[in-house]
Amino acid sequence: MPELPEVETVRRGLAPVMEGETFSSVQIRRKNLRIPFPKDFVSRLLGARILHVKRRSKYLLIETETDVLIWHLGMSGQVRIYKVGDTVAPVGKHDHVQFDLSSGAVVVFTDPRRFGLMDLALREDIAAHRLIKDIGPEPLGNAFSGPILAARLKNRQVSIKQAIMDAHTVAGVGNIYASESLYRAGLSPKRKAYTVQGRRAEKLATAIKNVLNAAIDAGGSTLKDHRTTDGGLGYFQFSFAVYGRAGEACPDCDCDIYSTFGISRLEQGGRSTYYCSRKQR
DNA sequence: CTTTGGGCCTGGACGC
DNA sequence: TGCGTCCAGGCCCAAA
Repeated sequence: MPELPEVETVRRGLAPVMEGETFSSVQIRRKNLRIPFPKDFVSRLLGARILHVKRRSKYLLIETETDVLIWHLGMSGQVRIYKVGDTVAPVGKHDHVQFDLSSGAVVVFTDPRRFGLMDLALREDIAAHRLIKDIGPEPLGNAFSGPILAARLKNRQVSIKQAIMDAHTVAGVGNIYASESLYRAGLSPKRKAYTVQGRRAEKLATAIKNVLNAAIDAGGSTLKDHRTTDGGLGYFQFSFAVYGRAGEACPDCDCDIYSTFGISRLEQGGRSTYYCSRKQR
C-alpha cells in the first residue's frame, strides 16, 4: 500500500509526463471511488493545462491553471504510465480512470479496493479543502523537527505509534513506517505519546526523516500489489527492519540469543505493530 | 479538545 | 475443488 515514499515515487514518475500537457481525454468508468467523483469532474479537466504535479501527505495534487485534482491512491491504487508509442493494455476490471494527455501519453489509475479517491478544488481553495486543511507538517519539510514534533505530542494520551500514524500529528507516516521509525529511534510503540519530548522527540523526528528518505531513495517500497508508475512489477524493495518480521531476530541487537526476545507483533488501534522489546524502550 | 469505533472495498491466504 | 472466514490497509466521520 502506498505510503509517503511510494506516493512521492509516483509523483516523480508523473511530473515529467503530465507537466505542461493538457488533458485531451478524461474517462471515469464508475461514478465513485471512496467518494463520488464531482459531477463536473470531466468537463473541468478537459483541455486544462497541467502546471505542476505536487504532493501533500499521501495526496497527489495535480495543479491546472484553475483547479487542483486531489488524488489519493488509497490502499491498492496503482498508476500506470504509457509513453507515446507504448501499447495501452486492454481496460482491466479495476482500471477506473484514464487520462489521455496532449503529448499522446496515457495515465491509468487502477484500484481494486477503491480506497482511493479523486476530488477537485479551485486553486485558491486547496488549503482549506476538508481533506487537506488539518494535515500536520510534512516530515521532510523545514517545518518538521524534534521540538515541533514534541509540541504536537504534548498532552497526547494515545501510544506514540498511534500518534505518529495520525496525519494531524505529522503527514504521511503510515503503519509500516511508524513501526520502522520507532525501531530506528529505539522507542517502544507502547510508550505514551506525551512522554516523547526533548531528546526522544529529536531522535524520533530524525528517524522518521531518515527512514522516509531511505525508502524514497530505494524507489519506494513494495508490498504485495504496489507497483511502480511505469507499469513494471515492483522490482525495487526497501528492506524493512521489523515490519512483517515477527519471530525473526532483531537486526540491531543480540536479542536473538535470548529466547524471549526478537521481533514481536502486537495490535494497536486494530493495526499490527512490529518491534523489538529489547532495543525499544 | 481528544479518543474510539465503524465503514468503505477486494483479493489472497487459510481451514475444512 | 469450492466454499466460508479472516486479514490487510488509509483515513474520514460520527459519537462518546
